[in-house]
Amino acid sequence: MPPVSTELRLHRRAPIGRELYGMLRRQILTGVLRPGESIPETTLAERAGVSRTPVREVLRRLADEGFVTIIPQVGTYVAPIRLSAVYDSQFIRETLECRTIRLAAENLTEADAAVLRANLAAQRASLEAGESDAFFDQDDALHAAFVRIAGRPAIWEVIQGVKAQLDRVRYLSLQSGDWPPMLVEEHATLVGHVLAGDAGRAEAAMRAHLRTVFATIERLSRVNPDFFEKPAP
Amino acid sequence: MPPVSTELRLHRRAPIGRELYGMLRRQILTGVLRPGESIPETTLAERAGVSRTPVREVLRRLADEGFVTIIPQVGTYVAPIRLSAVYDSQFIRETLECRTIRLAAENLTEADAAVLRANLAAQRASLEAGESDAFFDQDDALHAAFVRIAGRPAIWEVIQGVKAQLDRVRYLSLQSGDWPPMLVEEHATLVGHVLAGDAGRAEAAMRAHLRTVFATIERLSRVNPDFFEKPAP
DNA sequence: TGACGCATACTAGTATACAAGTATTCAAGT
DNA sequence: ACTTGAATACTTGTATACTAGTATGCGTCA
Repeated sequence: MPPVSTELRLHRRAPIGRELYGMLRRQILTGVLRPGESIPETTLAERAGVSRTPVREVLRRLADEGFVTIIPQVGTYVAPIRLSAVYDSQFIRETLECRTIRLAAENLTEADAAVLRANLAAQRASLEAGESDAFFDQDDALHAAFVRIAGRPAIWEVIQGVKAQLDRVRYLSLQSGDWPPMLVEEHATLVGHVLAGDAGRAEAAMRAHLRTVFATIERLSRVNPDFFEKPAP
Repeated sequence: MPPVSTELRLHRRAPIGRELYGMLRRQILTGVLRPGESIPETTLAERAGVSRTPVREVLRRLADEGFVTIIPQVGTYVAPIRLSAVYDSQFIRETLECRTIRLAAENLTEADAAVLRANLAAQRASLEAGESDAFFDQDDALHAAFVRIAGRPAIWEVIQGVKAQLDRVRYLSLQSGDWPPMLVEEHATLVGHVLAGDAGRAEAAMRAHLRTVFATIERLSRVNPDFFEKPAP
């Protein structure tokens, strides 16, 4: 019989090798593991000090998310960045976030406003200190905040899953260029419109903001061709 | 070394117990497996004549999709329909499909038009013959066609993944009510606006069409309370 | 009669062993 | 020099054995 939902799930036991999942995902995201690189189950298993079984489950999930490619009886490889997937991710993210920021501008409360201002301040601090990793997280947190304020917190999970490929590009960008200052200004614009309750301008600014990736994709795919999938013959 | 992409992937071997995945997914979707029902790995394994290993991978994926709930050391159960997940799915689907049908209306070619008309005819035939399963598939096919015509074929995969919870409600509806005739008319309206190239009306009609589920959700959650998650205390 | 404690059965998590397929290497033959 | 073939190493797929935690049932005790 399924457990009653009145339980207070007190430490219902640690999940599993969830750490391994996070580690691999991050290493692929940041480019530590490069596309095309071979990552055999056995190697990962002994490196993590566990057996192949949990490693397999992690790899299956990463394969579902498009981070790795599993070829039966051949091997497991870090998946290349597929430009078509990047464009599709951008489309979905833009569609969803343009609608949610509109709702956010209409549903804003005073507490929400404080959160947005605090996030913006934190971004400026990270930028000042040159902590790009922290900035990366704060960027995500701001976008997540908009979705939450819109009253659809669960949507952020979907967006995060979809923008996986986008994040790989984003990391390449952070390493090779210095556009964070521009991003902070755009974030400030977004927050400003939301605080003003101007849904129309907030949506327009979000659309423009999310489309800045287009400018970098083309350049990055030339600078790091080995990170991207070879175009069809 | 990763294989070259010039290969013609001649029957690169059957995937695996992918059949089991489809079977379980369908049985949960159609209500053959009822929410709360216990589905131990061992039972599924011996029923399918395989070992626990592939069964586990299937269950992990179903858990990621929200179809089953795995409680460590306790059991695996068919997940209840979460109303909040249904509403979130509806929001995402509406947001994406309203934008794509707008694009479809603008990008329509003559070949696309023929596909839409043929699908509509097939729906009417299925309705006449009372084949609700075929109608179910044709419904999906029409929506997929809009997405494809919009030039974003891959988006349909995401929509399908998101609307998993919606489909469970949809199946309950098909069994307990007779609203297919109304749906066919709505589909005809959608197709009509797209054929006319009227993006505005097509989007409005799509929004109204997708929101028809709201009318049934409330009723269904009362008629089949055992299919839905108990609200928080 | 009720509550408590313990033994038992059952579950998923993990590790390991085995099977099946692929890529690579190298040697033999043309 | 090149092709071809088989042997070998290596990979993932699958099955099985074992571990650890949970729920259940029964017996005991107050």
